[in-house]
Amino acid sequence: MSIIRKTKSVRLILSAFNDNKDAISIVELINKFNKKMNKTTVYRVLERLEKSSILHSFVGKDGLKRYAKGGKNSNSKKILNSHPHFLCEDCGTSSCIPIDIIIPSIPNYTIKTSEHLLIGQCKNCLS
Amino acid sequence: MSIIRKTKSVRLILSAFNDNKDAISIVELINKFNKKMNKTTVYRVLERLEKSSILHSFVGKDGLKRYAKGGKNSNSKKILNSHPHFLCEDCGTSSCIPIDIIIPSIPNYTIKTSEHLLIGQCKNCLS
DNA sequence: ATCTTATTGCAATTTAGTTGCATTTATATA
DNA sequence: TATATAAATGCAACTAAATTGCAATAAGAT
Ligand SMILES: [Mn+2]
Ligand SMILES: [Mn+2]
Ligand SMILES: [Zn+2]
Ligand SMILES: [Zn+2]
Repeated sequence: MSIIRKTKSVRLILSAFNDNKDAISIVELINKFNKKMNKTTVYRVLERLEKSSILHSFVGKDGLKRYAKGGKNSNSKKILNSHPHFLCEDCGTSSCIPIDIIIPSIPNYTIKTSEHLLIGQCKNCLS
Repeated sequence: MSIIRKTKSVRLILSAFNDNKDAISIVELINKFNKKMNKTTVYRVLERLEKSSILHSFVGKDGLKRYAKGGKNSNSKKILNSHPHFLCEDCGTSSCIPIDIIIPSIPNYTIKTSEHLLIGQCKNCLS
């Protein structure tokens, strides 16, 4: 189940992530590859790469889905220690922040995953 | 600027939040009031109530915007200590979690706000 | 080389959210 | 209370992200 084939589309999309250490929104990828593949293919390739733990995703404050390199739970053990994502208000770029955020357990709730979005200015935009 | 009038629409929407301590998505509100007001009005009333710090909003993992009672920075002082939101995978309900999440400062980034989404099962769905 | 089925392209569709403009209505003030 | 004025609303058209169904293509196993 969920065998991933190394198609031309898969290779192209992976190359975009190798060139760029930041997170990339689906819309950016659709535009970037609008001559190379259909937008539906972009959605489906990203979906497969996420299932295969090659990429992980998060949703920005704008509601747009973004992807970045690596599986979601790199440091397995504690599921709750997921890393936050930074989103620059000025230039729109986003990136993974390699720290752990600890969530205390909350009575009456079972927490399986968490998403943390940090919003502000990146180094480039701090003029 | 941004005077808020107590219109019928405003009262109706506020009543929905008084009946329900959970967060409510815009889509739910549009459906709930589809006989009482236009969807555009729902968007605009919510926008005003948020600006007036009567409601605050966050975006779920599904990309849908949700609103809940109260202003964003109830406990002003530290902007970075914003409360997380819980989202139940099973029943879809979401709610404010009244705890503070502390974000350590990160070199090269200026963080102004943060969003924390906790995903799992709520008490009702833990059968 | 052939077969199987995962993957892709394409067009149509769904859905959330936005915009412009004419009309209505809350509320200040005379 | 009557009037003025600007806020708020309804409506229809629109934008943009994401999804779906299906026929055609291509990766990779045999
Ligand atoms: Mn990440
Ligand atoms: Mn809240
Ligand atoms: Zn920036
Ligand atoms: Zn639940």
